[in-house]
Amino acid sequence: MNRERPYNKVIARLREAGLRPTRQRLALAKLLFEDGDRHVSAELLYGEARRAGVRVSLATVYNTLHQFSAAGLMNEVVVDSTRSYFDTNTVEHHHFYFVDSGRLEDIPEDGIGPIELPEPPPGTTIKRVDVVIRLAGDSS
Amino acid sequence: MNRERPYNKVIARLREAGLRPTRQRLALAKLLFEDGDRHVSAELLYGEARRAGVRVSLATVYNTLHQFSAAGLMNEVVVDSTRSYFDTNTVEHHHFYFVDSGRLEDIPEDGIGPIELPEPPPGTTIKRVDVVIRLAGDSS
DNA sequence: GTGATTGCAAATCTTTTGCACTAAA
DNA sequence: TTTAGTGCAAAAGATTTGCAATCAC
Repeated sequence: MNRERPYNKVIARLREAGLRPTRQRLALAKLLFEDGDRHVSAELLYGEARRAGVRVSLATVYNTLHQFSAAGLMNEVVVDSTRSYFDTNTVEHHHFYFVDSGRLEDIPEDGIGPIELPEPPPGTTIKRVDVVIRLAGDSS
Repeated sequence: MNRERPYNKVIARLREAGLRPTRQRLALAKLLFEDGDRHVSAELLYGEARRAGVRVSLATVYNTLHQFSAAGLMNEVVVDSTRSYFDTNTVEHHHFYFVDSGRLEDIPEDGIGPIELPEPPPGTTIKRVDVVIRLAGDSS
Protein backbone atom coordinates (compact mmCIF):
# COMPACT_ATOMS: atom_id res chain seq x y z
CA MET A 1 0.00 0.00 0.00
CA ASN A 2 2.34 2.64 1.26
CA ARG A 3 5.91 1.98 0.31
CA GLU A 4 7.41 4.77 2.32
CA ARG A 5 6.08 3.97 5.73
CA PRO A 6 4.88 0.43 5.36
CA TYR A 7 5.06 -0.43 9.03
CA ASN A 8 3.33 2.54 10.55
CA LYS A 9 -0.03 0.96 11.06
CA VAL A 10 1.39 -2.23 12.42
CA ILE A 11 3.69 -0.38 14.76
CA ALA A 12 0.81 1.64 16.12
CA ARG A 13 -1.22 -1.45 16.59
CA LEU A 14 1.46 -3.20 18.55
CA ARG A 15 2.14 -0.11 20.65
CA GLU A 16 -1.51 0.19 21.55
CA ALA A 17 -1.44 -3.41 22.64
CA GLY A 18 1.53 -2.66 24.86
CA LEU A 19 3.94 -4.74 22.82
CA ARG A 20 7.32 -3.51 21.71
CA PRO A 21 7.45 -3.44 17.94
CA THR A 22 10.44 -5.67 17.44
CA ARG A 23 11.60 -6.83 14.04
CA GLN A 24 10.06 -10.28 14.53
CA ARG A 25 6.75 -9.07 15.87
CA LEU A 26 6.47 -6.56 13.05
CA ALA A 27 7.13 -9.14 10.38
CA LEU A 28 4.68 -11.63 11.87
CA ALA A 29 2.02 -8.96 12.37
CA LYS A 30 2.40 -7.95 8.77
CA LEU A 31 1.87 -11.50 7.58
CA LEU A 32 -1.06 -11.95 9.90
CA PHE A 33 -2.98 -8.74 9.61
CA GLU A 34 -2.39 -7.43 6.14
CA ASP A 35 -4.61 -9.72 4.13
CA GLY A 36 -7.89 -9.91 5.98
CA ASP A 37 -8.91 -12.82 8.16
CA ARG A 38 -6.42 -15.60 8.58
CA HIS A 39 -6.29 -18.90 10.43
CA VAL A 40 -2.82 -20.15 11.15
CA SER A 41 -1.01 -22.73 13.16
CA ALA A 42 2.36 -21.87 14.64
CA GLU A 43 4.14 -24.16 12.26
CA LEU A 44 2.34 -22.69 9.26
CA LEU A 45 3.15 -19.12 10.18
CA TYR A 46 6.72 -20.09 10.92
CA GLY A 47 7.12 -21.63 7.47
CA GLU A 48 5.55 -18.64 5.84
CA ALA A 49 7.82 -16.24 7.66
CA ARG A 50 10.93 -18.20 6.81
CA ARG A 51 9.94 -18.43 3.17
CA ALA A 52 9.47 -14.67 3.20
CA GLY A 53 13.03 -14.32 4.45
CA VAL A 54 12.14 -13.35 8.00
CA ARG A 55 14.68 -14.53 10.52
CA VAL A 56 12.65 -15.80 13.42
CA SER A 57 12.62 -18.91 15.55
CA LEU A 58 9.69 -21.25 16.07
CA ALA A 59 9.73 -20.49 19.79
CA THR A 60 9.27 -16.82 19.03
CA VAL A 61 6.38 -17.59 16.72
CA TYR A 62 4.69 -19.44 19.58
CA ASN A 63 5.40 -16.63 22.00
CA THR A 64 4.16 -14.04 19.57
CA LEU A 65 0.93 -15.84 18.79
CA HIS A 66 0.19 -16.11 22.49
CA GLN A 67 1.11 -12.51 23.15
CA PHE A 68 -1.07 -11.31 20.30
CA SER A 69 -3.91 -13.42 21.63
CA ALA A 70 -3.49 -12.15 25.16
CA ALA A 71 -3.49 -8.61 23.79
CA GLY A 72 -6.76 -9.22 21.98
CA LEU A 73 -5.30 -9.00 18.49
CA MET A 74 -6.20 -12.61 17.74
CA ASN A 75 -8.01 -15.56 19.22
CA GLU A 76 -7.04 -19.13 19.74
CA VAL A 77 -9.50 -21.58 18.21
CA VAL A 78 -9.64 -25.17 19.38
CA VAL A 79 -10.66 -27.60 16.67
CA ASP A 80 -8.00 -30.23 16.63
CA SER A 81 -6.33 -31.77 19.63
CA THR A 82 -3.02 -32.12 17.85
CA ARG A 83 -2.47 -28.53 16.82
CA SER A 84 -3.43 -25.01 17.89
CA TYR A 85 -5.01 -22.58 15.50
CA PHE A 86 -5.03 -18.82 15.81
CA ASP A 87 -7.58 -16.58 14.15
CA THR A 88 -7.02 -12.94 13.27
CA ASN A 89 -10.74 -12.25 13.26
CA THR A 90 -11.54 -11.14 16.79
CA VAL A 91 -15.21 -10.50 16.17
CA GLU A 92 -17.55 -13.18 17.54
CA HIS A 93 -18.07 -15.71 14.77
CA HIS A 94 -17.93 -19.41 14.06
CA HIS A 95 -16.02 -21.92 11.97
CA PHE A 96 -16.06 -24.53 9.31
CA TYR A 97 -13.37 -27.10 9.86
CA PHE A 98 -12.35 -29.20 6.87
CA VAL A 99 -11.45 -32.43 8.56
CA ASP A 100 -9.65 -33.85 5.54
CA SER A 101 -7.36 -30.94 4.88
CA GLY A 102 -7.12 -29.49 8.38
CA ARG A 103 -8.18 -26.12 7.04
CA LEU A 104 -10.23 -23.70 9.11
CA GLU A 105 -12.55 -21.07 7.66
CA ASP A 106 -15.00 -18.52 8.99
CA ILE A 107 -18.68 -19.23 8.60
CA PRO A 108 -20.16 -16.18 6.86
CA GLU A 109 -21.89 -13.99 9.41
CA ASP A 110 -25.33 -14.62 7.96
CA GLY A 111 -24.69 -18.32 7.59
CA ILE A 112 -25.54 -19.36 11.09
CA GLY A 113 -28.55 -18.19 13.03
CA PRO A 114 -28.33 -16.67 16.50
CA ILE A 115 -27.82 -19.25 19.19
CA GLU A 116 -30.20 -19.46 22.06
CA LEU A 117 -27.92 -19.78 25.03
CA PRO A 118 -28.67 -21.65 28.22
CA GLU A 119 -28.30 -20.20 31.68
CA PRO A 120 -24.70 -20.73 32.82
CA PRO A 121 -24.37 -22.87 35.95
CA PRO A 122 -24.41 -20.86 39.19
CA GLY A 123 -21.12 -19.19 39.99
CA THR A 124 -19.98 -19.16 36.38
CA THR A 125 -20.15 -16.76 33.49
CA ILE A 126 -20.08 -17.43 29.80
CA LYS A 127 -16.70 -16.49 28.48
CA ARG A 128 -17.14 -17.52 24.91
CA VAL A 129 -19.28 -19.67 22.65
CA ASP A 130 -17.63 -21.69 19.94
CA VAL A 131 -19.47 -23.41 17.16
CA VAL A 132 -17.46 -25.66 14.91
CA ILE A 133 -19.04 -27.34 11.93
CA ARG A 134 -16.90 -30.27 10.90
CA LEU A 135 -16.96 -30.94 7.19
CA ALA A 136 -16.04 -34.08 5.31
CA GLY A 137 -14.91 -33.95 1.71
CA ASP A 138 -12.40 -31.49 0.42
CA SER A 139 -13.01 -27.93 -0.53
CA SER A 140 -11.51 -26.54 -3.70
CA MET B 1 -26.89 -54.46 40.26
CA ASN B 2 -26.53 -58.12 39.49
CA ARG B 3 -23.78 -59.73 41.48
CA GLU B 4 -23.88 -63.05 39.73
CA ARG B 5 -23.41 -61.98 36.16
CA PRO B 6 -22.18 -58.44 36.51
CA TYR B 7 -20.49 -58.31 33.14
CA ASN B 8 -23.20 -59.67 30.92
CA LYS B 9 -24.44 -56.40 29.60
CA VAL B 10 -21.00 -55.03 29.03
CA ILE B 11 -19.88 -58.18 27.29
CA ALA B 12 -22.87 -58.09 24.99
CA ARG B 13 -22.22 -54.46 24.23
CA LEU B 14 -18.63 -55.09 23.27
CA ARG B 15 -19.53 -58.15 21.21
CA GLU B 16 -22.10 -56.17 19.28
CA ALA B 17 -19.45 -53.60 18.57
CA GLY B 18 -17.19 -56.33 17.23
CA LEU B 19 -14.69 -56.02 20.07
CA ARG B 20 -13.37 -58.96 22.00
CA PRO B 21 -14.35 -58.63 25.62
CA THR B 22 -10.92 -58.77 27.18
CA ARG B 23 -10.27 -58.18 30.84
CA GLN B 24 -9.04 -54.65 30.23
CA ARG B 25 -11.82 -53.63 27.90
CA LEU B 26 -14.41 -55.01 30.28
CA ALA B 27 -13.01 -53.14 33.23
CA LEU B 28 -12.77 -49.86 31.32
CA ALA B 29 -16.23 -50.27 29.85
CA LYS B 30 -17.60 -50.85 33.30
CA LEU B 31 -16.01 -47.64 34.58
CA LEU B 32 -17.19 -45.72 31.55
CA PHE B 33 -20.71 -46.91 31.01
CA GLU B 34 -22.08 -47.86 34.38
CA ASP B 35 -22.76 -44.46 35.82
CA GLY B 36 -24.47 -42.48 33.10
CA ASP B 37 -22.73 -39.88 30.99
CA ARG B 38 -19.06 -39.38 31.56
CA HIS B 39 -16.34 -37.18 30.13
CA VAL B 40 -12.85 -38.52 30.55
CA SER B 41 -9.34 -37.94 29.39
CA ALA B 42 -7.05 -40.92 28.87
CA GLU B 43 -4.97 -40.00 31.88
CA LEU B 44 -8.05 -39.63 34.09
CA LEU B 45 -9.49 -42.99 33.12
CA TYR B 46 -6.09 -44.60 33.53
CA GLY B 47 -5.77 -43.25 37.06
CA GLU B 48 -9.26 -44.34 37.91
CA ALA B 49 -8.67 -47.82 36.62
CA ARG B 50 -5.41 -48.20 38.51
CA ARG B 51 -6.98 -46.96 41.71
CA ALA B 52 -9.71 -49.54 41.21
CA GLY B 53 -7.06 -52.21 41.01
CA VAL B 54 -7.35 -52.83 37.29
CA ARG B 55 -4.08 -53.87 35.73
CA VAL B 56 -3.92 -51.96 32.49
CA SER B 57 -1.37 -49.82 30.70
CA LEU B 58 -1.82 -46.25 29.55
CA ALA B 59 -1.27 -47.33 25.96
CA THR B 60 -4.15 -49.75 26.25
CA VAL B 61 -6.36 -47.01 27.68
CA TYR B 62 -5.61 -44.89 24.62
CA ASN B 63 -6.24 -47.79 22.29
CA THR B 64 -9.46 -48.66 24.04
CA LEU B 65 -10.83 -45.14 23.99
CA HIS B 66 -10.16 -44.91 20.28
CA GLN B 67 -11.64 -48.34 19.61
CA PHE B 68 -14.76 -47.51 21.60
CA SER B 69 -15.07 -44.26 19.68
CA ALA B 70 -14.61 -45.94 16.31
CA ALA B 71 -17.25 -48.45 17.34
CA GLY B 72 -19.70 -45.68 18.16
CA LEU B 73 -19.76 -46.34 21.89
CA MET B 74 -18.27 -42.91 22.64
CA ASN B 75 -17.27 -39.70 20.96
CA GLU B 76 -14.14 -37.66 21.07
CA VAL B 77 -14.75 -34.03 22.02
CA VAL B 78 -12.24 -31.33 21.24
CA VAL B 79 -12.23 -28.51 23.76
CA ASP B 80 -8.66 -28.16 24.83
CA SER B 81 -5.66 -28.36 22.59
CA THR B 82 -3.52 -29.99 25.25
CA ARG B 83 -5.67 -33.00 26.01
CA SER B 84 -8.30 -35.21 24.40
CA TYR B 85 -11.67 -35.80 26.01
CA PHE B 86 -13.99 -38.70 25.36
CA ASP B 87 -17.72 -38.59 26.01
CA THR B 88 -19.89 -41.61 26.67
CA ASN B 89 -23.00 -39.77 25.54
CA THR B 90 -23.29 -40.54 21.84
CA VAL B 91 -26.49 -38.62 21.29
CA GLU B 92 -26.06 -35.26 19.54
CA HIS B 93 -25.61 -32.67 22.26
CA HIS B 94 -23.34 -29.85 23.34
CA HIS B 95 -20.98 -28.91 26.15
CA PHE B 96 -20.11 -26.59 28.94
CA TYR B 97 -16.38 -26.38 29.42
CA PHE B 98 -15.16 -25.08 32.78
CA VAL B 99 -11.99 -23.35 31.74
CA ASP B 100 -10.63 -23.06 35.28
CA SER B 101 -11.01 -26.68 36.27
CA GLY B 102 -10.78 -28.33 32.86
CA ARG B 103 -14.07 -30.11 33.50
CA LEU B 104 -16.49 -30.88 30.70
CA GLU B 105 -20.23 -31.28 31.16
CA ASP B 106 -23.24 -31.82 28.94
CA ILE B 107 -25.55 -28.93 28.32
CA PRO B 108 -29.03 -30.15 29.24
CA GLU B 109 -30.97 -31.01 26.11
CA ASP B 110 -33.46 -28.22 26.56
CA GLY B 111 -30.77 -25.72 27.46
CA ILE B 112 -29.73 -24.78 24.00
CA GLY B 113 -32.05 -24.00 21.15
CA PRO B 114 -31.84 -25.68 17.76
CA ILE B 115 -29.07 -24.31 15.60
CA GLU B 116 -29.82 -22.94 12.20
CA LEU B 117 -27.10 -24.43 10.07
CA PRO B 118 -25.56 -22.84 7.01
CA GLU B 119 -25.23 -24.54 3.65
CA PRO B 120 -21.98 -26.51 3.65
CA PRO B 121 -19.47 -25.40 1.00
CA PRO B 122 -19.85 -27.25 -2.32
CA GLY B 123 -18.28 -30.68 -2.33
CA THR B 124 -18.52 -31.07 1.44
CA THR B 125 -20.98 -32.52 3.88
CA ILE B 126 -21.57 -31.67 7.50
CA LYS B 127 -20.11 -34.38 9.63
CA ARG B 128 -20.80 -32.97 13.02
CA VAL B 129 -21.64 -29.73 14.77
CA ASP B 130 -19.97 -28.93 18.06
CA VAL B 131 -21.02 -26.17 20.35
CA VAL B 132 -18.80 -25.45 23.31
CA ILE B 133 -19.73 -22.83 25.87
CA ARG B 134 -16.62 -21.84 27.74
CA LEU B 135 -17.30 -20.86 31.33
CA ALA B 136 -15.17 -18.83 33.69
CA GLY B 137 -15.48 -19.24 37.43
CA ASP B 138 -15.54 -22.59 39.12
CA SER B 139 -18.48 -24.86 39.51
CA SER B 140 -19.04 -26.50 42.87
C1' DG C 1 22.61 1.39 30.17
C1' DT C 2 18.78 -1.61 31.39
C1' DG C 3 14.98 -4.26 30.93
C1' DA C 4 12.37 -6.63 27.33
C1' DT C 5 12.86 -9.90 23.60
C1' DT C 6 14.96 -13.52 21.03
C1' DG C 7 17.20 -17.92 19.64
C1' DC C 8 18.68 -22.21 20.59
C1' DA C 9 18.64 -26.50 22.59
C1' DA C 10 16.90 -29.13 26.07
C1' DA C 11 12.88 -30.39 28.56
C1' DT C 12 8.05 -31.53 28.97
C1' DC C 13 3.72 -33.49 27.89
C1' DT C 14 0.46 -36.09 25.40
C1' DT C 15 -0.17 -39.59 22.24
C1' DT C 16 1.46 -43.28 19.07
C1' DT C 17 4.20 -47.20 17.70
C1' DG C 18 7.06 -51.57 17.42
C1' DC C 19 7.40 -55.83 19.02
C1' DA C 20 7.67 -59.79 22.07
C1' DC C 21 4.35 -61.81 25.19
C1' DT C 22 -0.40 -63.27 26.61
C1' DA C 23 -5.01 -64.40 26.23
C1' DA C 24 -9.52 -65.18 23.76
C1' DA C 25 -11.96 -68.13 20.61
C1' DT D 1 -3.81 -73.42 17.53
C1' DT D 2 -4.41 -68.92 15.59
C1' DT D 3 -5.17 -64.27 15.73
C1' DA D 4 -6.39 -60.34 18.37
C1' DG D 5 -5.02 -57.75 22.26
C1' DT D 6 -1.68 -56.05 25.72
C1' DG D 7 2.41 -53.98 28.05
C1' DC D 8 6.49 -51.75 27.92
C1' DA D 9 9.73 -48.76 26.47
C1' DA D 10 11.03 -45.99 22.83
C1' DA D 11 9.56 -42.64 19.36
C1' DA D 12 7.07 -38.88 17.70
C1' DG D 13 4.87 -34.35 17.73
C1' DA D 14 3.61 -30.07 19.54
C1' DT D 15 4.62 -26.75 22.77
C1' DT D 16 7.27 -24.66 26.65
C1' DT D 17 11.29 -23.29 29.17
C1' DG D 18 16.04 -21.76 30.75
C1' DC D 19 19.46 -18.84 29.83
C1' DA D 20 22.98 -16.23 27.42
C1' DA D 21 23.08 -13.00 23.64
C1' DT D 22 20.73 -9.11 21.41
C1' DC D 23 17.70 -5.32 20.71
C1' DA D 24 14.46 -1.32 21.70
C1' DC D 25 14.09 2.68 24.14
